Amino acid sequence: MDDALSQISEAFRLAGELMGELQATQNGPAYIAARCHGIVHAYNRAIRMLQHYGVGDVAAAAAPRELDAGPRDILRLCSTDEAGASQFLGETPAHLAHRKEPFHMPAGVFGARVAPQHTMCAGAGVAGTSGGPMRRLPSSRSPPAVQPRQGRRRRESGKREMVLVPAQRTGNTELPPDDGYTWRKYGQKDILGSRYPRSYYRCTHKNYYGCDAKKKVQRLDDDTFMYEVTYCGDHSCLTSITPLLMLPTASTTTSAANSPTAATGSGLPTRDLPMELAERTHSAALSMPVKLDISWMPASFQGHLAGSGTGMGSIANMKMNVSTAPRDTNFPTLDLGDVMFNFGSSMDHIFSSYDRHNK
DNA sequence: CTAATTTGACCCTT
DNA sequence: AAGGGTCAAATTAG
Repeated sequence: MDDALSQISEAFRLAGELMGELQATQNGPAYIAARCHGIVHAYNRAIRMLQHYGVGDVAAAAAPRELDAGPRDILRLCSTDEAGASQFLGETPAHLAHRKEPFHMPAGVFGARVAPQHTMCAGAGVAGTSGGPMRRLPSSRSPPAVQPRQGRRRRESGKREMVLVPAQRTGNTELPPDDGYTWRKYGQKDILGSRYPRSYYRCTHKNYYGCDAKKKVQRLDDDTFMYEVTYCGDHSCLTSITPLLMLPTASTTTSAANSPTAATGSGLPTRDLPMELAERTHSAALSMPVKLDISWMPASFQGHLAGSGTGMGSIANMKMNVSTAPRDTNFPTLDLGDVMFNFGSSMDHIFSSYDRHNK
């Protein structure tokens, strides 16, 4: 349960970040949209986890697997205009020349638990999902095992995808933004001709779910605020948001009629759908009805919610607008925008209270 | 205790 | 042989 709440808290944190960026910068709509996706992804993960705990059906029944899009897919859909994407990234011709593969919208705009340690060595303490060790003294290492290791393979035949990711625009700008997944660093290497070392990450849940997703993070020499992130393999773990971005049933009706895959259930990713449909898909994904039990929240904040104009009671019925489904008048709804942008700081307080309450 | 990072060594590909 | 990718012991944080 804590992990789900943590995800919700993370979503609010990201929303807060976006708020700051909206005020401080003039980011393009593509960037803002991508950030919004990141926020939604966090919510979706929470939903997924809540489903796992059997807390209501939430959007379970409303989440068929026909339309399946990972974060990169989403961003690809957002960036059919390469020039626009480049502009959003502040990408220079040099960057474009640097690219080895077709450009995709940066998956990294989601902000990562990834903490490229080569950037952290001096600043320490902000790394990943755990504190991370301090640099070890050379003398502390015992002689390496001389046992030969066999069967090690490389050059996986899985798909590889390279994206350019801007460093975070707020907070520690030394870090590439979250991409929605949790990664565990398993290596770092100095690369010939590169000023910065390359970091290697694999999915945190590799051991639990056999998830083989990996990524390499390389800071660019000519633009230290850009990272080249190469993804290898797909997420198959629970934390993957891939299954979280599906059409709610109520919203699928229209899409299903148009989708060549919905009838067959072959699970064609949204990236293979027409842009218009894909947009509807993501719009629907953004419109998940969410019911949150806030009975544990401080009474004062419950009152705050109740007084927010949404008429919330002890149960926060946060129902994000579902355009294609009739609004349920039996319980009040809360617009996702309200949730994300009006309650950001307040939610921090709530969840910190919750944490204290449960310790 | 568990999980994460660091980092030198090992192994594979070119 | 060189360079890149991975392993795993050591270490640290929560």
